[in-house]
Order: sequence, then C-alpha cells, then structure tokens
Amino acid sequence: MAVGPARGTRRERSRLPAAQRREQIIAATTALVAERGFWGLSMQDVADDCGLTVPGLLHHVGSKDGLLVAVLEHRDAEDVRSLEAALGVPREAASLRELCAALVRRNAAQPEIVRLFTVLAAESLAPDHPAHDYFVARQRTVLVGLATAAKGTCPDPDALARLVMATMDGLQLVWLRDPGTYDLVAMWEEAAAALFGASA
Amino acid sequence: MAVGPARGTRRERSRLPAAQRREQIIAATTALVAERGFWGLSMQDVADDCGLTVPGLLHHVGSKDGLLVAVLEHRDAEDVRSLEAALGVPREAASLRELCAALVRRNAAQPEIVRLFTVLAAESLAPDHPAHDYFVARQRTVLVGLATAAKGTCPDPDALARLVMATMDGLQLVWLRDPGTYDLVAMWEEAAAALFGASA
DNA sequence: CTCCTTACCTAGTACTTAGTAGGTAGTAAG
DNA sequence: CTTACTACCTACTAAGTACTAGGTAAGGAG
Repeated sequence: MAVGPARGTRRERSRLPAAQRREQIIAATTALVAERGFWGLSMQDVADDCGLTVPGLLHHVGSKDGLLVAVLEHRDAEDVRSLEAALGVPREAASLRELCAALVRRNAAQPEIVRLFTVLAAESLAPDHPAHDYFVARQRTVLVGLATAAKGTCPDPDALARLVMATMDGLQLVWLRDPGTYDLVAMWEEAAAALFGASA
Repeated sequence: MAVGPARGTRRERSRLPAAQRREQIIAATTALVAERGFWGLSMQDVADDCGLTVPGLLHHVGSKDGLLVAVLEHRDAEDVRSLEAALGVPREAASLRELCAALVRRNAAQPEIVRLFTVLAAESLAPDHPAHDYFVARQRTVLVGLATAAKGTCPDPDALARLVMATMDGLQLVWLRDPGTYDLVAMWEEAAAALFGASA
C-alpha cells in the first residue's frame, strides 16, 4: 500500500520534479481516501506514504482541501481519456448500452478507484463537505450524458438515466462489500437485460 | 440540529435516567454520523449536542466504538419492528414487491436515517472499519431475505435479490444528493416496473 | 433522615491534527 | 562559477482526539 518509505525508516529522501511528485501524491491519496474517506484522511499519512514531511506535502497541494481537488481533477481527466479510448468513438456517438458496458468493464478492473468514488460520493452528501458541489455537479452531468445517449430508444430517457446510474452505483456497492463473491460485469449484464429488455 | 445546549452556554445540566439519556445520545449520534461518517465523528460533538461532557458521554457508551454499536443495534431493532407493523404480516409472508414498496415508503419518510446508512455503508467497505463486519453480515441477510421472497416468482431469485438491493441503494444516493429534485417513491415505482415486469 | 446507587463532573494524559515561518540544499540556466 | 529557482526541511503553534482517575451530588430505597 505504501508508495514510499515510512516515516520511521531514515532513508535519504529523494527530490523529485513537481509533476512526478504530484502524481505520487495523488496515487497515495487515492488509496487512503478509498480506505478512510476524506474526514478520516490525514496529511501525515499521505506524507508518510510519499516519503515526505507534512510541510513538504503542503508545499505541493497547499491545503488538505487542495489535496482532494487535485485527486478529483486528476480522475476526471483520466476518465474522459480512457473512456473515449475504450469506445473507439467520441462518447456522444455510442449507444447507452455500449456506454454502460464500457464503463462497467473499466470499473471492474480498478476496484480501488471505484471505492474512492463510492466512499467520497456518500461522504459528500453533507452540504459542507469540500467535495459536495463537485459531486452534485457530477451527478447532473452524468445523468444528462446518459439521458442523451438514451434519447429516441425509450419513452422516458431521464427516468432510464436515473435508473441506470442508480443500478450501477448500487451494484458497485454490493460488489465492493464482498469482492471475492461477486462479479461486477456479470451482475451488470443481468441488470442490463432487465433495464434495456432481453434483446441484444 | 443540536439536541441540547451547546458547550458554551452555561445552562444547568439536567440529570436524566440512563435509558432516556441513551436515546438522546443515539439520536444525536445518528445525525452526526449521517453528516460526517464515523471517522469524522467526534465524541465532543456528540457530548455537546446532548449537553454533556465527554467523560459523561463515555459513562454511557464506554468508547467511540461502543457509540457506533449502540446506534446500529438501535436501528436494527427499530427497523424490524416498524417494517412488520407496516406490512401487517410477518415479513416472510409478504411478496418481494410488497416488501420493497414498504421499505421504500419508510425510507422516503426518514432521509436522515437513510443517509446514516448510506454514509456508513460506504465508509465501512474498509476492512478495519468498526462497522465493517456488521455491514457484511447485513448485506448477506438482506440478500437472503429478498431472495426468499422472490423464490418461485422468477427464474433466478439470487440475481433478482442483488439487483433489487443495488437499485434501492443506488436510487437512495441519487435522491439524497438532490433531495428537492427527486421523489424516491416515484423513482422506485419506475424501477419496479423494469425489474418485476410492468404487471401490477 | 440515612445510605447507596449512579449520572455526571473536573482535571489531566498522551497523542494527532492542519497549517505557518523561515531556512537549506539540490538543480538548472547563463 | 554564479545566480536564481524550488523542492523540501526543521521547528513550532494552537487546537482537537479518545480516554482515564477519581470525586461530587442528585434521587430513590430503607
């Protein structure tokens, strides 16, 4: 889990270029937030995992909130990039069913990231959570995106979008709670059959 | 939000019988955990909301973990009681569809409790979370209960149970994120139509 | 009224938290 | 080699963390 040496181990600390250090910080933070949530996250733990001191860490991210922002921005950029690559077409051109299948496949391959979002999404329901606005906005844009993809293929695209989103998030919870037992992709296929009709 | 006077306000503190104080503590904790999660919960905040000092609070619950246990046990007892009352029959006798409808109606009426479970369910994905085992066990028993109710009415009761659970949890997230915009009961009815077939 | 249980307090421990001020040393450009 | 930059440090503050030891006083039982 640790990305660098622990605080105790007195290994000479390496000096990294800012971009590279930032990447390392984001990786460590992602893991820790997935484990503890943002309220349970400590700068000290992140710093330890990176082989830094806390002020050294603050030099890069400014504050604890800045740390969270960095992680979320990074994930967003990454997501758009990788999703378009997986689909092979700009995501507006894909059907809802293809879009979902691609999303689920990607998520199934990176449980840690999914957990980060699951934990943070729940925690940020509180209006004063630093990621609250981010997740409200995210939900809206995702729903719009899904509804757009559904348009024409069903009577009520908005309702279907909500259902699809809810089902995906819910299945991820079931899956993460008992990762050995369940298969996310298989569960989604069952769900898709119910949501989109049994037709291929 | 505060159930009692704040720490600053020097009002004479009332002495309550243990059972009553416990109830108050559980109510305050429920609200705070829903807001901050367990990692973000502080004994001081709970104590303040109850008009107690921290050691006064610890006298009743023993430790921070004890506090969480008290809340979860209380909720479980309450849930079973109220669900059987709402159904009018022991819950083994109800159909899956009725069971779900009753659950959703109840949840729609107490968003704060739903948020408590949503936040805690996500946070407790981490294996060392004090409520981890509780939520793993809970998921299993709920899935078994749902599958039992589904038995005979569909080809794969286990799969349907997972889908139903995922959809309910997911819809609650959508709902809680934007409570003014969405109607949980209406969304569930759309979902039920897709999951159980359009038949009444 | 007295005794005794118990709800709750004060005081203090040992530790962690985010964040600041100001300095040092590695590195790259000129 | 020198200058400028910057990644990162030590040392510190002020506050919050869960929790303990031991005492006080309220309320009911006798």
